[in-house]
Amino acid sequence: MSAPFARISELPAHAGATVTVRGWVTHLRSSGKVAFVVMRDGTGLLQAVLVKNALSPEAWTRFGELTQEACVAVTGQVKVDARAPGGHELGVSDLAIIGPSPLDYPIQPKEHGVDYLLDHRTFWLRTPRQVAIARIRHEVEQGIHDFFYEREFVRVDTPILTAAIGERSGLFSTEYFEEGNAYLAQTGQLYGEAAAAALGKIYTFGPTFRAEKSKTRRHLTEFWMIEPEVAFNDSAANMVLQEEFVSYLVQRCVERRQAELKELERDISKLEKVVPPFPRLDYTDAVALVRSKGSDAKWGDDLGAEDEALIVADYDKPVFVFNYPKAAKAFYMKENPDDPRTVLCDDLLAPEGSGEIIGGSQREDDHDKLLHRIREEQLPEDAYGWYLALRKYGTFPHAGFGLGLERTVAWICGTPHIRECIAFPRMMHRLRP
RNA sequence: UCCCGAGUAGCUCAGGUGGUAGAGCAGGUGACUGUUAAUCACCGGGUCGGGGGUUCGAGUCCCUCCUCGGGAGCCA
Repeated sequence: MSAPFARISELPAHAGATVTVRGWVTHLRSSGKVAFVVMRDGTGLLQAVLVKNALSPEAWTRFGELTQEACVAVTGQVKVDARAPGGHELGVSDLAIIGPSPLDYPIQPKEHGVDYLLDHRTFWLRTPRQVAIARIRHEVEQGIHDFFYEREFVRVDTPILTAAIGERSGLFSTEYFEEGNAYLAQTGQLYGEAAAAALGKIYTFGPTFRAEKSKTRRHLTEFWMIEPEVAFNDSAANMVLQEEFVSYLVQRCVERRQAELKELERDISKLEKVVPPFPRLDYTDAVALVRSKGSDAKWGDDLGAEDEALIVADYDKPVFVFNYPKAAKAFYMKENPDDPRTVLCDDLLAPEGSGEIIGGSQREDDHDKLLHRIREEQLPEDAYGWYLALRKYGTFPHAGFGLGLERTVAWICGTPHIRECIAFPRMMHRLRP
């Protein structure tokens, strides 16, 4: 076998030539003396055609030994043929098995339950839909880096092992030498604030961990979060950054990932509408809106999932809800000078039931007010010493937000559950594979 | 933690009022020179999630436990 190697996506450029394609068998069909091998190499699908009379008896015998997911090298002439998926196929002259696959491959070309598929996630990843999601996630990640690089943000990597600091929800803990317990980070934000005073504009990009016993399609125990922090931004500027950021990511996928969105049967016209400005709804107005629609939400409560759905239903873009009551939000958010019952913050709710993809705020930069809030929430004061000290030595107005990567990818892909949007999801009942 | 729902062949599921289990796909054998999750014929395949109870008899009714899914809460 001396033909040059080619990847499936490159085949149109090799029309008429003889090449060798390496990949994995996805379907086998035979009509006695003509057989079809559909294979995948990560760049696309290819139908290889085997005609018994045109092959050596040895090669024809090897076809008989092929199984689903066997890894093969197929040599043949590239032909244009409208009957083949992709418009071209390979007229096979030789066939070699690189890695055989037993008959009990767990994923069949048919419907499976999600739980079963997750048990076999390593193989589920090989299917077209999962490949499309992985490529879109990659596009979003690269888009995040490009967006911030172009705006001269500096990426700062914050610790995953931390002392008790962060938010109130559940913590994963582990032993840490003689220091007692360490906790897996729930956010890099507090460190990001410190870095913003050094670098001006920063963002973090990393995994975060929540030991919440959440069992919903919007929750993972390990997820990836992007947290920009900008010195001298106020809450209004923070929201402008958010809408520019989210719009950029969506439009980038629309422009560069047409094939993947098509594979996912995503309605691209809905994504095309995601351009600034996004609607902005004051919390108080949001409560009035959902009450007019029958909700029994009361001023002072955080908005529930049903309330969020009622709000989003009126728009075809993500919607900001801003300035929530202080008691419903985290201690580090800055008190609203125009209404001290509230804080300068926002949630960004994605359309089509995807829920909250961003939570952001201007940070409390007054040392005494922050200390008061830490005591009010009965947080371990000594653990926040370095964080409070940022307000002592050259305190500065600043704001930032956290974008949930899997929720964003799920929304762009139109997947109902975010567990498909990360290669190996970690959930309450799933630690393997 | 709470509220729903599910657990039957390798996979996806069906099994009115209780009577010792079925289909499709997958697998095996064979046929077929253009298939698109090919088609056709034949074949093998089950501790009905575990335990207990009612009954002559339980996949089916009752109790209990386990596992999983969805939702709530919390959040991204």
